[in-house]
Amino acid sequence: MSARVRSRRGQGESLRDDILAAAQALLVETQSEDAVSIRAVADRVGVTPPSIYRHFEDKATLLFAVCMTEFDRLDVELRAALACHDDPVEAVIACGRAYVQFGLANPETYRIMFMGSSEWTPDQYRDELMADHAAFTGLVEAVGRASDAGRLRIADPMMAAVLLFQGVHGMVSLRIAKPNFPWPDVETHIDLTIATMGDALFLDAPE
Amino acid sequence: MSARVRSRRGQGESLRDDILAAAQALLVETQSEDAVSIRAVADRVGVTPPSIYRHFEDKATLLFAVCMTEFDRLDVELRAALACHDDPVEAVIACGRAYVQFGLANPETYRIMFMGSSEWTPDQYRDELMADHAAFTGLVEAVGRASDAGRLRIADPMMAAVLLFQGVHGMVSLRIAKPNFPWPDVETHIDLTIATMGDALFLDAPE
DNA sequence: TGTACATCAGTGAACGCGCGTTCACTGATGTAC
DNA sequence: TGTACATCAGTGAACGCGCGTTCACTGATGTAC
Repeated sequence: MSARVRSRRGQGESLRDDILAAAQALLVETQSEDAVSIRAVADRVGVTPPSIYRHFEDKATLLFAVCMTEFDRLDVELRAALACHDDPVEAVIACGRAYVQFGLANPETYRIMFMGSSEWTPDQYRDELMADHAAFTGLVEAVGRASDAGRLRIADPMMAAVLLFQGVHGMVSLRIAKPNFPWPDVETHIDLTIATMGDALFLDAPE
Repeated sequence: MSARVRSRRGQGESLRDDILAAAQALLVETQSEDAVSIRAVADRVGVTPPSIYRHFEDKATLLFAVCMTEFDRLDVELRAALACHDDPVEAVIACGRAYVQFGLANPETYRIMFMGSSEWTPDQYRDELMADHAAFTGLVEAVGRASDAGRLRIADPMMAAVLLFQGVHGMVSLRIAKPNFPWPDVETHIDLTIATMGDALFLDAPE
């Protein structure tokens, strides 16, 4: 790739953003975690491999930084879905749809974030953090509102959130892992998955 | 490792079984796909690496052969669970429990079988085949019996089987991928997951 | 019963690969005097 | 206004790694005559 113009003194941090963007673009284009090597990223940015280490401790840290920005995007989309509905149950349902759509639209990112081994995860991105992440707490809050409205079939909103989470995750991760399985049409599949979870966990609105 | 005694003429196939057993043992002990290298397997069997290629085309084929024997074990356990119950709904529920237990007891195998990239899958183990595999067809049949008994809430038994499958998969794969997440107690988690799926898909038995 | 030979199971050594990472460095740029 | 110097962004070359895989081979064993 063409060489990048060297940053001015004090502007070194701008390379960090370029590295993140290049790594993400590479991931999106190749849909392969393996294709995102230190060398490939450096090449794409127009810089030599050792430069990466000025900004990221190691490869895993870089990869998770990329995923974290994707995670933030997911959070934005889930909150947007929640915000579209006054009814708390409808809000949660919309949130589930948005989650599935995000996952299917970003399969390799989804794979890294939710299907990889926790062994590879750098310390600053430990699993526990996921529970505190905005995307998940947003869901817990929304389910909590449904609970407050007396619309939840089970007592514990946190447990209900876990069941919802694993329900949509089951669909997304299986479709990603087994793309050649004779799945139903994707829209039908989403509708049925969401409807099943909804029926199982929520009560209809009292009139 | 100690050297293996060379097979007699005509007995060469016995090495194949030893290789499979060694690879599987390595997978179980290390719980790491990466630890199952051609060299490590050969070393464990007491043979040199090129010998492996007499019996397996390449590494992926070996790994999938291992998984296939595990798959057969899963099938046996699921059928055993089905066979314990006359009531078709109870049979399916028991099948779900057995599935979850198998997955959680064999996390790395489960990861390879259901959470890996389909890119790595050798041709003879393509995803489509999974739909025809005994373990899945057994589930479809059991759901079909529930349907015949008028106990299914949705019309299509195949679709119901898919929903059940992804339901239990969601729980298993998330617990494997995120072991440090604050999950509920595993028994409670199984009970709630299965009960939720059951309530959503099945009708109670008419008295 | 003996011997030459084909076959078969497995070996030893090496290839090439791309990777993550480290090290000592260079040269432009801003700053202090 | 000029100059010496410290700093900073990034370089070039190489390390060591373990891997999957290939190749030409060896030597024991069964078989045909």
